[in-house]
Parts: sequence; structure tokens; C-alpha cells
Amino acid sequence: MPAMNILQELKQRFQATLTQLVDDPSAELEMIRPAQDARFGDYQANCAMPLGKKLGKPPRDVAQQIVEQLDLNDLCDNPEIAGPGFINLRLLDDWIQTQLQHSVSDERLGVTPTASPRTYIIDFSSPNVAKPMHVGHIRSTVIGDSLCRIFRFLGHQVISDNHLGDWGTQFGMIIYGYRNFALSEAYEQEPVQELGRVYRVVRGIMDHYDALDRQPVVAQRIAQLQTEVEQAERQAEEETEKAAKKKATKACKKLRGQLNEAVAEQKSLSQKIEKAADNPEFAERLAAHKTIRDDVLAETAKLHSGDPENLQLWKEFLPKCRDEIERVYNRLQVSFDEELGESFYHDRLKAVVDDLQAKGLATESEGATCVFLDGFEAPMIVRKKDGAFLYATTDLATLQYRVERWSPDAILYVVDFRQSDHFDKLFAAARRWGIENVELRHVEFGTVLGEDGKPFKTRAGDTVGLESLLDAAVERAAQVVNDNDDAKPQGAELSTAQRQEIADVVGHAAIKYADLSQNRASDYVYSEDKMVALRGNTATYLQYSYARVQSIFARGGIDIESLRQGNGTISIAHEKERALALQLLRFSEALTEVEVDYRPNHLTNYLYELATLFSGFFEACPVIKADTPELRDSRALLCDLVARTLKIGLSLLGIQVVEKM
RNA sequence: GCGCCCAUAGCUCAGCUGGAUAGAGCAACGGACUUCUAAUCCGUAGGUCGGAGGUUCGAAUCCUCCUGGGCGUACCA
Repeated sequence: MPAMNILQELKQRFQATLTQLVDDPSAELEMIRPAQDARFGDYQANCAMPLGKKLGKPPRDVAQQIVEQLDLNDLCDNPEIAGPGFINLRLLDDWIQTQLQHSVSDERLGVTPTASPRTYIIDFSSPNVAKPMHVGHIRSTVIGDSLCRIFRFLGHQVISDNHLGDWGTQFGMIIYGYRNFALSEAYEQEPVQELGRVYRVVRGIMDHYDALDRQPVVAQRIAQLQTEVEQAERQAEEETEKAAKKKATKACKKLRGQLNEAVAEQKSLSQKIEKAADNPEFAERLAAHKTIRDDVLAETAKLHSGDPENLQLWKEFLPKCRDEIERVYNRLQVSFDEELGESFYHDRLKAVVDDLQAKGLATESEGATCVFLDGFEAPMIVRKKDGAFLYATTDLATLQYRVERWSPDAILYVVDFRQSDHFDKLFAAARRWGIENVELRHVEFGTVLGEDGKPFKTRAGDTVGLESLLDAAVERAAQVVNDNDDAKPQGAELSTAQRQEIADVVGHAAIKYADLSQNRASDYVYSEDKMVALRGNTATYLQYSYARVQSIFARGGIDIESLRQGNGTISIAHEKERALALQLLRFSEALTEVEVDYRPNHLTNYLYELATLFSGFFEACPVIKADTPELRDSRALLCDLVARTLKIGLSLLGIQVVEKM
């Protein structure tokens, strides 16, 4: 008998019965679900209530009718009808045992590959190669990578594509910086560091001039806001009607808030500018590069128009920049099938715009070439008035290329939700352009916020580099590993090298899990403490559970391989065993939940619950000292299934396990 | 102004397409290591699911309005 998804099996059993009551029972089938509360059994069917309404019968009668016609004898106890018409189902221990027994010898733990495989292109990570990666890049990278792994495991074809920013203004900055600030010796020895340094130098000067420009604007805004605040205050004062007064007071408060913000910005601008005055070297640079912003744009434009020298520099820098981000990907164990960056599409952009124009989709407006779309206030601009293309253009070209090359069923963009407007337009434009029969989906996620609750800004100056965060997590993990090993009852058992390796795995896992376990739609307040936490619902807890199982096998001298080969039988007796067994059988349900709406946190929730149930089992059900050899074998096999489910489950999140902790 | 999103325990968050008495972790308090790893477990306490209406047999979940916050909004990505 093949292993199966319990929910699917139940739905199949219900289908025959429900078809007799309604033409299309799919909605009713969806109302079969895991029980919310153990008192109601394992699963519940909630379809009798709406059916009662539809058929004009009392729901409990409908439930009774369904139950009488159901053939579940090999699967469940007699269904119970409760409350207004809930049908409560409790699986037979025998059936659970049989199912689990199958998982024992199944590499996929009873998860059958999908019957309808699709081709997915998953676009994620996509950093600017010239800038160091920071915490803001984690979400896309980690969520996208996990989705790739999960969809592959489910039997879909997945093409992961890193749409690198490798053709933008950053390269104009690096080229400019290289020409003006690079030290040849440093560049020869450590090119990436040196390019990073000159990038920051250029950035610093540009920021300074931006700040200088911004200062009068802010000053003017402050003046204006002050007047407005005074006006609003007067109005609030004079207003006699209650509701209007309240409204005026509120408007007043809002304006004050804006004023405070502007004042704060002014302060930060002056600080930035004063800092330059204190630094003679920087002041000298400022004086020598007064037109830096235009010059950088000019370098970028030259690159884009095929200037041989700039192109040559770009070709020289690009691999070095890519090596740099590759190092981070290696640490994160993330890889891509394709890394077709913006530059790959450069020579296709003109054709895209020409085609849009030829088809009457793009028109000139205020000098720019625009696609106007129903339901959108602003058009999608595909060519600026200076002739340059934009990311909308690149995204259209990319979409076209992907559809032509792979004929995917779906393209997922794992990108910050702030770009949702862009993707709405992109997808709308693509449809009008004739791209059909492909699911286009912005898998959006919340913004990474700073400690102040405001969006984490790269250019704020005090960016937290991604690598330093990883280092911090590993360091904290090392501390815990050391303490724990030292405190073991039988004495420490790990070498320094082992400890280091464990800390490495645990630390990186902590970062990834912190992100994956959160609903991706929520904003994410960046907190190092939270991200490197090693207690509660964390990867560490799951890894610990895995290591505990291995420890049982090691200490008990249990030959788990031989048990798997058929020398052991699972039998469910204890309540904790049953709860654990049932959870083990639900692995595929958890993966299906991820699949439905691209939410890896459903998998982390499942694994956390599994580990929690295992801990309960661990406390209550001794393995090595079980009463009988049969019980010992049965429990060992349960432990093994827990460990294997954790290992595979974590691997689908891009997280490793260790044998000892 | 217009559009999108969010509001759940002191804090950080789960809660799948509407289901029965809303759940975790952290923090607090009280217990459990001569017994397979205490990175653990058990227990206590903590809630007007922002507010008001509505739809429904049933609403944290769907609809409307209100309040508070975030983001986006014509040539950055």
C-alpha cells in the first residue's frame, strides 16, 4: 500500500458520498481538516452545516446521512456527530501503524510526488553585485531558496534565477572610483576589498552633495510646516463645533509630527555636512570632485552605450564582484540554476520597446515612452525621455525571455512588498503584451525594519552587513555549544573542531529560521537578539531534537539500519506515541500548505510541533530502557522517523543538522 | 488626494479557504536532572483578537465605516 496524505485519503472517501448530495462537492471537501482540538478526534468534516442549508434539511440529519454512507471502516473509528453537525473522525491506531511502517522503508517518508508537476521559475535574492549584502537581502534569499527546495521535493520542476543587478549606476560609481581613487597595489592584492572601498568613497562624496542639495529643501519645508502648524493651531483653537475641532486638532498633531521629522532630518544633514568640515582629506576630495554625480552618470551612460574602455573595466570588475557575493551564498548554502543579471537583457530592451510601440501598447508622453494601464494612476515607463531604459523594461524583457525559453507554468518573484505596485503593472502589461497561460506571482514579503521601526535603509550609513550578522550568530552558538557540552552529565564529548563545526551550522541555521518561521507578509523588525536566538521556536531546538535521537541510538547501541530493513515493527500504545505518530504522518500536509500560498512558515510550524511532541514522548517513553525488546524497537523506529523528518524538513529550509550537539 | 498592507497576551509573533473554550516563544512565578542530552519538560498567571455596525447556524478570519500605523504613488531599483 502506498503511503499517503491523510487529508487526501479522507477527501477521496468523502467524495463518493458527497457527490450524491451535490453536483460539485469540491467546496465541501475543503471543509475536511485536522481537528482543532484533540477532544474532537484527529480530523473533522464541517460540511454538513452548509449542506443542510443548501438541501433544506437539519444539518445533523445530513451529517447522519453522510456518516451512514461513508466507508471508513479500515481507516477510522465510527465517526461521531457533534454540536450543530460536525463529523469527528478518529483514525485507527492500526491504520496509523501501517502507514508509518511504510514510511520506515520510504526515503521520502510517505510524501508522494505531485500528480501534476509544474514548471516554476523562482526569481529571488537579486542583489546589486557592486554593493555589500546587508540584512535586507536575507529574506528574499532565504525564502526563495526554501521555496525552490520544497517545490523540487514535491516533484515540480524548478528553475531558480538570480536576477543580479549588474548593469546599473553602481558600476558607473565603481568605474569612476577606480579611475580616481583606486590604489593599484591594494587593487592587485585584494581587488574586491579595494573596489568596495572606492565604492564607499564615491558613495560618501555623492551623499555629501545630496545632503547639501537637500538642506535648503528641508529648511524651506520646515518654514512652511511651521506656518501650517500655527495656522492649524489657530483653527483648532477657534473651532467651536466639537467634531470639527477634533479633526482640526488631529490635523495639527499630524503636522507637528511632520515638522519634527523634518527637523530631525535637518539635524542629521548638518551633522553629515559638518563631519566633512572636520576631515581635511574628505574636504579636499569634495572640492576635487564637485561634479561627481553627473560624472558617475556619464560613466554609466558610456558603459551602456558600449564604450570600449568602460566595457573592459566592467568585464574586469564583474567577476570579482560576483565572487564576493558568491562567498556569501556559499556561507548560506544557496545556489542558483541561472544567474542572468540585468546585463544579460541589455541588448533586448530596444526590441521590447519597439514591439510595445508596434502593438500600440506604448505611447509617448512627456517625452517618455509609456504603457498606460487600466486601473493605474501612473503609467509604466519603459523608456525615459533621455532614451535610457528602466527596470520595468528589463523586467518585461526578462519575462519574455523566460516564457520563450522555459514555457513555465508559473513565475514567482520573491521581492519586498513595497514593489507590489511595480509588479501589478508589470503583470498587467505582460498580459496585454500577450503573455498568457503562466501564473505570474509576486511572492511579497514585509520590509526589514530598523530598531526604530522604520524601514531599514542601506544608505543610512550604519548598515548591518550580512556577514557580520552571520558571524554574530555563529559566535553566540559557539558559546551555547561550549556551555552545553561542558555541562553534560557524562562529561564533555566534543573536540574543539567539532564544537566549531556545530556552532557554524547552528549559527547560520538560527538566522535562516528566524526569517522563515515568520509569516512572510509581516514586516520584520530587525533585532540581532531575535535572529540569533537559540531557544523556543528556533532551528536550534529542532537540531537539538535530532541530535537527541542520534544520542539515543549511540548510547543504546541500536542498529537503526537493521531495524529499518524490516526487523522492527511500530506499534502505538502510549498516548504520546500516538500523538507523535500522527504528526509524523502529516508531513506532506505541511508541505502542501506551503505550496498553496508559498509560505515556508507552515513547514517551520509543523517541524516545531513535531519536535515539541517528540520532547513530550522523550520524557514519557524511554527507548533504551523500554519494558520489552519489541517496544524498544518500535520506539526506536519512531525516533528514527522523527529524526529523518526533521532532517529532510530542515533541509527543505536550507538548514543542516548535526549528529551531536 | 488616490492605492496597497497592517493592528491578536507586557514583548515578538502563529492562527491555512469562516468552525466548537483564540495558541506558541520570550519575559514573570512555581516545580522536575543518581534514569536515553535540563539547548528540555510540567504547571501558574497573562486577551473586549484596535473600535462600531453588518453577513452567517457559526467571525480574529468575509463586508462597510471609524481610529491608529506602515508603504507606494511619471522617467531609482
